[in-house]
Amino acid sequence: MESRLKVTIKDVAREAGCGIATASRVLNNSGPASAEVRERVETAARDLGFSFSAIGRALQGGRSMTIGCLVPSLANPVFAEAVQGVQDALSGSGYQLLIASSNYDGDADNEAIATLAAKEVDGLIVTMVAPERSATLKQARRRGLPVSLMFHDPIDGFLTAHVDNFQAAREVARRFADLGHRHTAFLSLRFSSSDRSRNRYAGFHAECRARDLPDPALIELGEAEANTPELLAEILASLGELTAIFASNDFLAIAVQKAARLMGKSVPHDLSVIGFDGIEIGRLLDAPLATIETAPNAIGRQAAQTLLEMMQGKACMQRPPLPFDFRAGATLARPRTESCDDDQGATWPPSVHSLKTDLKQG
Amino acid sequence: MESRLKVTIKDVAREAGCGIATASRVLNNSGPASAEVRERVETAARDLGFSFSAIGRALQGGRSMTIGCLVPSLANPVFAEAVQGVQDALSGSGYQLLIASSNYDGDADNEAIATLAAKEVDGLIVTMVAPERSATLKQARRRGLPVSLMFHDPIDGFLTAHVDNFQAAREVARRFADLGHRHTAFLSLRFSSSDRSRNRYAGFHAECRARDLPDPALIELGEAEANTPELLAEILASLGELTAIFASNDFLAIAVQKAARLMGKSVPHDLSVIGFDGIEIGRLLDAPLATIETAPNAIGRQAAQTLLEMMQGKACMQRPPLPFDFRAGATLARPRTESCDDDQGATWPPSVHSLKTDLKQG
DNA sequence: TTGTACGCGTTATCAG
DNA sequence: CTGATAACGCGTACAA
Repeated sequence: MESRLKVTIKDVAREAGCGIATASRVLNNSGPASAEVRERVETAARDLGFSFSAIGRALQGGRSMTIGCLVPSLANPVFAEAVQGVQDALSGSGYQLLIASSNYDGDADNEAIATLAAKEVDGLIVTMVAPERSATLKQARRRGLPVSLMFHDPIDGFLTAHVDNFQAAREVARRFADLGHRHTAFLSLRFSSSDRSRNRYAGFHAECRARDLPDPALIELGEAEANTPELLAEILASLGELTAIFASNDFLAIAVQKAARLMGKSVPHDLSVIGFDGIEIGRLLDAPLATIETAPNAIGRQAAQTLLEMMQGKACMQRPPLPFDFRAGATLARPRTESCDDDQGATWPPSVHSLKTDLKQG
Repeated sequence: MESRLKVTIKDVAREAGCGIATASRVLNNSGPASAEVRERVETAARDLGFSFSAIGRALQGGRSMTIGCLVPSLANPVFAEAVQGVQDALSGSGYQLLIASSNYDGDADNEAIATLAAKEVDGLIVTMVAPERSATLKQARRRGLPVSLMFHDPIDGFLTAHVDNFQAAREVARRFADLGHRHTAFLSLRFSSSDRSRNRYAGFHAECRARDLPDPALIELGEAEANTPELLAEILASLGELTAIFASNDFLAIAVQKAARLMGKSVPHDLSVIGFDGIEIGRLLDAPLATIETAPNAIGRQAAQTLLEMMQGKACMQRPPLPFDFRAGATLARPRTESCDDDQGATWPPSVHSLKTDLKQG
């Protein structure tokens, strides 16, 4: 029952019969101490179950050894994996992770950053609704707080770990176009509040233009439509001659399949679908999902590594975007109207799982 | 360019021409102050961009306003959602979340708890490999640190937010048995290191026994087999006359479907599958997955609420397990050998999505 | 080699 | 109503 709620270095010093400075030196191996007193201090510390107070240390040392991390939501496995990647990169560094989530709300974003800053985190790893417009974020940086972004494209001199959404989306358009699709749509949740979605649409649109194809339809879904296949089916039905859909994430892509089934439409023969993110589950579906495969964990790791370097005072440069893969799948085929002799889902050779895309910029 | 790295209450006081105590009282609304000085302090604080240091406060107040949370991995959406649930419950409480993950390693678990304790968190929310054997965890509690468990069944007087794995597994056995399945198996990852898996097997086994059915086969998969449908197919093939599989989580259940397809077996006609967790994606599959639906978010919320109450000094009691639902799906049917006239996947009426189970204890 | 004393930012106490 | 001061736990000059 030796349950003193807090045992401090003072207690250790008293128990060991020495000054607190000596105890500190011994326990930190940070200075001279006779073998004898060293022994006494160590046993005292062990007996009392002493451990340093990170708070005392932070106050005195000016560093909290804590990193703040803000993401929209951990319920989205992409962000959850990224945070796990951050953890992986931080493990062994001595830094702890303080997390916050905003539920995709821009005001909550700013509040969260302010809160994290008040906790005196030593650095910030952030995915938020609108970093380019967040005065709070810029102020934090101006105050000397290192900031590392995740998922965002480079902005305002912030360093970011990301995939090139624009190029990835062009790749999607290319895949559709090569198979003969002309009438396409881009499907997204929260289009207006996500720079990722906007950049994906921009790339998709640009590549369609470059090929003299009709502009893709832009469909922004609410949560309700996204989670209710019946509603989604209605929306799709109202769109007429569509043969291919680029879904801004894999969950949406799977929802599209479900909706198509409800409509009696066949994927991929009546409707081709390509997703985004490359979540593991897409591989395991009856009709493995064609998608752009990204590595959220790697994004988190890179963001954390960048931050660690910034905190060491190194001059850091923006790294090139992380690679994405186009993952072939059974949800992609030629449109039915273009060719009738070759529509048994032919474009998916099960042996080839993904093709690395070359990232020629521009 | 007013970029003093730290602006403290001292700076505010000097700027406002008053003592720091007065500044503190004004900024905290914690005592008397003349309207005039109040004004001066507030503008000074605003001008300087002052915000309180959580560290200084923690040191003086003895509370860090931080809660430590340990989970095996955020890459598992079940835990990620639970942590999000914790966040949800904590939002507005003033507490911040310090997270750690152990990657399912028991030693890392203990280390993480020690680290969180050193950060002087005000409470702990924990899912770990073996809480019942963790001296570190018990020591933390003995030191007066409130602890709230997630997912674990009640042990050692720890309060926990959980579903009754044993009863849920019995429900699965009942569903199989009612359809006429006799030869079943339980499929799990990390069986030996997860009390959840063990309890699920125990319940499954117990109910089979109670019905004079053969004991279910117990299959523990490595990561490799779980992620490689070909390997999983081999394992299933070697098991012979199996007609039904209870997978310890939905990902495994989906992997089983994939493997069955590879073997040319039909789900559910040759093999019925029931999963566990009830991840959203299961609903959207071609063959919606029959599963035990749990609510990880609710588990996180309950754990956090319990912890908040403990920290308020309230006497808390173990709450009853959170409810689980059996979610019907297209992966469950009578075994082929038992009845030949009724095997068009009949047991899944799409209108009825889930049936609430009654939680008679025992 | 050792111990005393100060400062980190905050709040609470207490005397003015 | 106000402000000086002690205390929280720690590291570290500096003095012994």
